[in-house]
Amino acid sequence: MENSRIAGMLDETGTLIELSEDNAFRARAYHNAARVVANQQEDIAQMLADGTLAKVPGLGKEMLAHIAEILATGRMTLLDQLLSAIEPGMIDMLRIPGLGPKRIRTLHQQLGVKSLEELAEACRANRVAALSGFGAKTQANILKGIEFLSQQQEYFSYAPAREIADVIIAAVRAMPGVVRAEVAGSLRRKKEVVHDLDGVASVEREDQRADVMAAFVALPQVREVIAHGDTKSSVLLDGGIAMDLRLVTDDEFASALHHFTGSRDHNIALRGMALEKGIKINEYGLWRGEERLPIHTEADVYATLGMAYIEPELREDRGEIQAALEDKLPRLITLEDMQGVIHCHSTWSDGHAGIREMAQAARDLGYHYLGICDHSRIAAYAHGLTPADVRRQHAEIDALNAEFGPDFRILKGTECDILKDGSLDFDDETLATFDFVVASIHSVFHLTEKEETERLIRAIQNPYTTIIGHLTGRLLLQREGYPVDIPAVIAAAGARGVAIELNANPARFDLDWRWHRLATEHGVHIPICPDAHSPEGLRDVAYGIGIARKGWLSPENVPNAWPVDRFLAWCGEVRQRGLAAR
DNA sequence: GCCGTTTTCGGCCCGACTGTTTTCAGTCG
Repeated sequence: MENSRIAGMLDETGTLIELSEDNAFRARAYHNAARVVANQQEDIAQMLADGTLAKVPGLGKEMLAHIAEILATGRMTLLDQLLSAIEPGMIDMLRIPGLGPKRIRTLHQQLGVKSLEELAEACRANRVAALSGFGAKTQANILKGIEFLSQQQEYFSYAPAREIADVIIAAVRAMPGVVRAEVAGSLRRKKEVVHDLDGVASVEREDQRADVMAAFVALPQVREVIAHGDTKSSVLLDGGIAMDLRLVTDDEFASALHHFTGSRDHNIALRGMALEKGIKINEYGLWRGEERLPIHTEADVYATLGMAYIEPELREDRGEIQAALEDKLPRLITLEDMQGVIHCHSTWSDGHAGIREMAQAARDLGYHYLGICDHSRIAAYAHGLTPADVRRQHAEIDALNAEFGPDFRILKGTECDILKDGSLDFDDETLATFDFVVASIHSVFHLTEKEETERLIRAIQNPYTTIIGHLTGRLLLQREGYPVDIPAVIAAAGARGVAIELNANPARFDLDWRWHRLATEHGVHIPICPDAHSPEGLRDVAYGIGIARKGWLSPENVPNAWPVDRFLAWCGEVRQRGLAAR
C-alpha cells in the first residue's frame, strides 16, 4: 500500500529529526504528516494529482514535495541524509524507558556510544553518571531499561489485557475512599493491541489520595513500582504489562477519564476546537477564563462544546469531531443488536463441539440463528469436508432444525478455501447447496500483492461467494498477513455485492477497522464473525463489536445483525447477482 | 514544518513525576 509506505517514511524522518536537532516541533510536523497520510482513504498519488492532497491540514509545501519525490523515485532525499548521519543504535535507545532524544544526543556526543551494547558498557564503567544532568540513579535505570527491553513485549493483545485491567480496576474500586474507577486509554478505545494499561479513579477528598495510591502500588499483581505519587503512579504488573493509575477528586473525574482515554490526537484536535470557542480543556476540567464549567460526565464535556457525544471507540481523530459537530455520527452497533452468529466450526471439521452443542450455546447467548461453516476438502489439516460429507452434514442440520423448532435456525454455510488460482474448493453443484459461502485463503501466502489481490478478486467474482473470510490472514503480534491491495478488493467486493467479514477472533480482527469506512462507502457489508471452534469461541463476537464500533459500523452494515429472513434474503440476492453477471 | 477571525511571525496541549539540582530539564502520556 503506497499510503502506508509513505506514512512510514515520514514517520521515520520525524524520529530521526528528534535525534538530530532540538526542534521538537519540526519532528512533530513529520509525525503528524505521517498520521494524516496513513488516515487517507483515497490513493495518495491520485490526491496529489488532482490537488486534493494540498488541501489536507497538516500537509504543507515541504510534505507535498517529499510525497511527490517518493511517488516519483521511491526514495526521500531528506530521509536518506538523516539515515546516513544518525547511528541506527540511537533509534534503539529511544525504546529505553526514561531516555528521550535529548539525553540520547548527549550520550552520543559526550561518550560516543553508538549501540545499546556500548551504552550498557558505559553504564557499567560509571561513565554515564559522571555526565552533567545524569547521575547514579539515571545510570542504574538505563541499565535496568536495557535489560528490560530484551525481555519486554512491546504490545499485548486486547483480550488478556482487558482481563488484567478489569481485575485491577475492581480492586481499586473496593479501596476505602474511592468513589469511581474506570479503565481508560487505548483499552477503553478498544484498540486491537495495547501498549500499556491506564486507569482513572476518584476520591471524595484530596487527603484520601495518598492512602489509595499506597494501596494501589501494594496490590499483589504489582511486580515493580516505576513511579509513585499522590495523583499518578506507574507500575509493572505480573505478565509484564505496565499500568498507570491517575487519582483525582470526584468533581474532576469525568474530565480526567476523558483526558486519559485519549487518543492523544483526539484530545489535541478537541482542544484546538475548544480554544476557538474560548474554552480551555485540561485533565481537571473545562474553563472559560477563570470560570470552571460544570462537568459531571463525559457527555457533559461534548455537550459543553456544542457537539454530539463521541463514543470512546471513535476517538482517534479520524473525522469524528467534525461529524459530531454536524450531528452525523453513526448509531454504533452493540452486542444486543446481533441476531445471528455465523462462521462457526463443528467437529465435522476442526471444531471442538458438535453442531447441536454449538447451536444450544448460541441459543443460550440469545442468538436466533447459527451459521455452521466447516472447512472444505483441501483443508486436510482441519479435516475439510468432501461433497459427500457436506450432504450428510446437511441432513444432520435438517434434523436438528426440526428439533429446535421455529425460534432458532441452523444455517448451512461453509468456509470454502480459495485455491491458488482464485477458484473455490467446491464445485458449483455443491456450492449451490449452501445457504451462504464464506471464501477464505488458508494456504499459499507467498504470492506477490498483485497475485494475491487477483486471486481474491477472482474468488469474489464466483457467483456462489457470499462473504470473504479474514481478508489478509494476519495474526496480530504473530504474523503479517499475505500482501493484499485492500482498496482494490473492497472496490471489487462492492461492485459484486459480496461482503467482507470482520473476523472477531482477537488474534485476527481482520478486516482491520481502519478499512471499514472505505468498505461501507463502497456498499460492502461487514458481518461480524467469531470463527468459533467451540462454544466459548462464540463469546469473541463481543470483541468484534468493539472493533466494529471503531470502524463506525451500524447495524445496517452488518448482515448478521438482521433477522434470519432478511439475512437469508440478502444471501440469495448476492448469489443471484453473481449468477446474472456470469 | 505547519498554520492563520492576533495571517508571513511566533506559537505549537499541558500537567505529573523523576532525578538532578537548589529552581529546573527531560520524559511521558
